[in-house]
Amino acid sequence: MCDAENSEARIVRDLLSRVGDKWSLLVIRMLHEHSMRFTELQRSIDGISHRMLTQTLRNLERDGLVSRTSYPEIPPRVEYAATDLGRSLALPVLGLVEWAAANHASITDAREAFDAARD
Amino acid sequence: MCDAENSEARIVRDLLSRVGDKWSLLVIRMLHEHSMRFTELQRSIDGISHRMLTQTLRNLERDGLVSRTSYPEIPPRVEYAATDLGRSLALPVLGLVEWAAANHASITDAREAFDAARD
DNA sequence: CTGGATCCCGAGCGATACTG
DNA sequence: CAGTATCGCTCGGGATCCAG
Repeated sequence: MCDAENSEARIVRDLLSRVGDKWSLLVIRMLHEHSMRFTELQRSIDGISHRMLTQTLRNLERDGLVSRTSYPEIPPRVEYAATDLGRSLALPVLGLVEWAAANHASITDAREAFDAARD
Repeated sequence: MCDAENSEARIVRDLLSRVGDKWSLLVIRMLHEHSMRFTELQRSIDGISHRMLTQTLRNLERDGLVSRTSYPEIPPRVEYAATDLGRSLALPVLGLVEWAAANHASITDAREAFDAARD
């Protein structure tokens, strides 16, 4: 208990290193709705490259947040879905998204005011 | 409204680019408790460098999440505190921290299982 | 004590080309 | 369609030195 602050800090750091990258939360967010195929995801997430989608999905799968189901057909078909763990993560994430939506303007204003004050 | 998904994606991206860096959430987390001085913060946040603390505080101040009060003394004394906006951000952040604390083990286990399966 | 400037390395990520 | 491999660039961020 002497280092409760410290362990919380580690938890935040760990969390960020897992899902704090550029795309993970967006994928979680998309798969929270319903399962999707690879190309479907790529079209849904604006700006993500082929390479990064693959990599992001691998990491999420590795962490048990996303499940991968491939069907041995020609052409190949692979479905990605959020696991229970992934869906449970989506809840607090949505909290952050709501905060961002609500306070987005405040931040922009503050930033402009701050920059304007730099004369 | 035709691109509601898209705008949400932008919001997530914006949020991440603001507070998704290595240290911002930790500083928010510390200042949520009570205001602190520069050196005090540096000691409290394990591993943060002088340079990054300065930079992180500047960005948070710029976005209106943290307030800076300097006292013209010798030696200089500067107090940093979370603004109302900063404190309101801390709430959903704490939700994420709780999730991380609760599911940290699940992720670690999933990761080990995944790696073990790669034979 | 607080804060800025400079140098530099490595991670992250995009582009591209190639496989089954 | 889904996934892998290589290259190269940008930039986050640590170390260090200087200043008020």
